[in-house]
Amino acid sequence: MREKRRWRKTDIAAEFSHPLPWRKIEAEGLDCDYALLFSKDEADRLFKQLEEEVEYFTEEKAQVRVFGKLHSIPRKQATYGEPGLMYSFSGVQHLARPWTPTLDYIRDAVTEATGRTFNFVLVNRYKDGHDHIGEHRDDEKELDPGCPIASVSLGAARDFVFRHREARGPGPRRHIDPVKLELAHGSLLLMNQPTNTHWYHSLPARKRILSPRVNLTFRRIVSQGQKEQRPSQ
DNA sequence: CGCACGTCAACCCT
DNA sequence: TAGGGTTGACGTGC
Repeated sequence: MREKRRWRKTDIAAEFSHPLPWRKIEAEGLDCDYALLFSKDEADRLFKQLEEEVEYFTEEKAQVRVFGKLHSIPRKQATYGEPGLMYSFSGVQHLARPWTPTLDYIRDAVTEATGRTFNFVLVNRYKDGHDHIGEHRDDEKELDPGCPIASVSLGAARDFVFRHREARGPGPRRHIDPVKLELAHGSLLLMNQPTNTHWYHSLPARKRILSPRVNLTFRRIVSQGQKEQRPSQ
């Protein structure tokens, strides 16, 4: 999706043999691109491999305190990436495990499709429609602000909802319609700037869904040192 | 350094 | 079953 890039022969071959039809998703301050990245057969294979490879955090590490009470988060999480990378979310620092072969493969496919490189992935596994995630923004300060977040979905298709920050909560300042889409098996959703500063997103519960979904959000993390030297990119 | 602000999931109700 | 309001301790930033 990056316009200015140097073309290599392999890129051109890949581009003409597998042209990805992107669907643009736009609203005030929201800019996303959606495409089917993998065929059903390939997505099936990748999902099965990830189910064998990915090692999720244990329950005690994945607890959150809400209104004084501790709750287990309604999903499983894991982090992978370049050795030594740390990432903090929900108030906990996580050390990235080294890339697995399947995560390697998917990361390269995303790079091929977008012209972007990533050094980290957060894996979220929703075992069925009861598992979900509440409204949030991916606005961690260690993220490279110039790099989109690339979200790959495998397994059960799930609804995905964006809501503008000024149109949520009690007494919303403005009325802005939420943006809803279904994330299909094998799909890729690119969240470009400045989407994550103005819009929250969530994966709401869908109780009729009985099968699991695995979501991979590829990111570019800037280390503190790099950030001080140059604005980067 | 003290205070304002944002966050997270479950429960209840419609 | 979906969606919206309601519940506070704690971390972060100004």
